[in-house]
Amino acid sequence: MAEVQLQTQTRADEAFDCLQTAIVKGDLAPGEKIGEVELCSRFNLTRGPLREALGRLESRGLLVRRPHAGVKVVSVSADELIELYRIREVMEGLAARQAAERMTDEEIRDLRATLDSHETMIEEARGQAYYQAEGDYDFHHRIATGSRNTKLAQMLLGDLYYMVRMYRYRLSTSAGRPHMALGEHRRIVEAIAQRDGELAEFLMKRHINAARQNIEKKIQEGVLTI
Amino acid sequence: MAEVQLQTQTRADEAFDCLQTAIVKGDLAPGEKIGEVELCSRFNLTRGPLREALGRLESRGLLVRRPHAGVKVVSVSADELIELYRIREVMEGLAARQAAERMTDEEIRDLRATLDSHETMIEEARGQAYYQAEGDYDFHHRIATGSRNTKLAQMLLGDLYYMVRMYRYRLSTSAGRPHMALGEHRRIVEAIAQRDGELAEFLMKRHINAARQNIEKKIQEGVLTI
DNA sequence: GTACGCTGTATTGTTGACAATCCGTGTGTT
DNA sequence: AACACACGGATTGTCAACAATACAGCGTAC
Repeated sequence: MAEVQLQTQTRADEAFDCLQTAIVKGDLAPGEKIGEVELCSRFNLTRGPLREALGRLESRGLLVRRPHAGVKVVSVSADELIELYRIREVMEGLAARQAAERMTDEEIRDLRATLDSHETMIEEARGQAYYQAEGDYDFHHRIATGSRNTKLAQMLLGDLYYMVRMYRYRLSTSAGRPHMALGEHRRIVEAIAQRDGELAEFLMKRHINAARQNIEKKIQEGVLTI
Repeated sequence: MAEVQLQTQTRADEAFDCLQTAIVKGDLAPGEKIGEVELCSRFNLTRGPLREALGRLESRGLLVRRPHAGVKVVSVSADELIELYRIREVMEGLAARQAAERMTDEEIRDLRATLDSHETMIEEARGQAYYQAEGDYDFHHRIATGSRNTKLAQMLLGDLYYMVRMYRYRLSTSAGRPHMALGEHRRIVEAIAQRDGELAEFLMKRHINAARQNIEKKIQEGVLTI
């Protein structure tokens, strides 16, 4: 609830960020109808910038708007969540391949260091949740930007990840999954280090496939209800 | 310049459509800086709805905005155009595979009929440009929606195609390319009709790969300067 | 008893004026 | 002559009031 805010960006940007994180974190539940004036008082904004932010969020598919009828947070069904992973599979596969061709040696070093820090975190057994939520995101983030494909990174970071994280927040991680995921990450990085784009793509696709199957299993078990 | 307009949608939607088509058609040149008041008088709007539309367009990557410094149409470099086709390759490959699994028999019939009409258009030699510009778009549009993957269709139809069409408008089609593209389309449809998702994906990826190479060649020849 | 239509209220969409910020131009200095 | 700084104008960002529309509740007709 800090009143201090970066003055460099505009209020509309601020509203956009606030709403986006609120939706992703679940403070605004999926399917929830939200009034403009309520949001204004909640985030200390006026309706002008707010509406601009709402337009952007609608365009990104995080909420739906019906004329004169209000705006409500998008609710993604279980099937649609699975579909999201199918998209990630092909797009991040491409990102991994291009990253193998274009990442600098320095970036690869940083990537390895990131995985090392993740490993210690997991071994110390504190912060499994952190690893799953933020560490995994960090890894994929670096690959996306490392692809040097502006539009690809934009679509992954700006569209897909937010929708996935929106559900990952309420998704408890399976027992051995973080450790297994880390191993998969390591192999992907090694393929990138060897500049083997084809292998990196294959491994990344398999990695996301495994994550998808993990979620599918949970949904069938009824652990995750959407 | 028709004054009549659908009253069902809001002014912001109208502004969004107007600007989007203006950018795609080239009425607003890439890199061109545009003032808000000028746009208002040009499209008979006020600044409120206009700004909302600008926010949406920025979010989709069709224009960039610097705070207090104005907004200008995004200019995509030749390299970035190529990267767009790399993205299309994997995403439309996925779309073709899922379309093969999920399209109804009726949709497949319609798709075949569409290709037939394209064929007569090409043979009559009138409307090569039409085929390349709109017919091709029509084909890929149907595949995307036929995938039954909401987000995938949204990303293809809402993001990628507009950026591609923005440059296709000034791209003269190669001599024999439309006829060859039609043949590739036919083979993709047959794979879908046989419910062979793997093959459909492969053929679609190769199809877009060919289109990309066609553009790369033109850029190297200096025919297309971006 | 149910279905249809009407009206009131609350919410959204729009407008025009006001405030904050940046860019170009001009002048002064080195 | 070239650079730095400051000022004015123009443009963007923000605000609060006005108009238009949809939803809910009630009444009436069938």
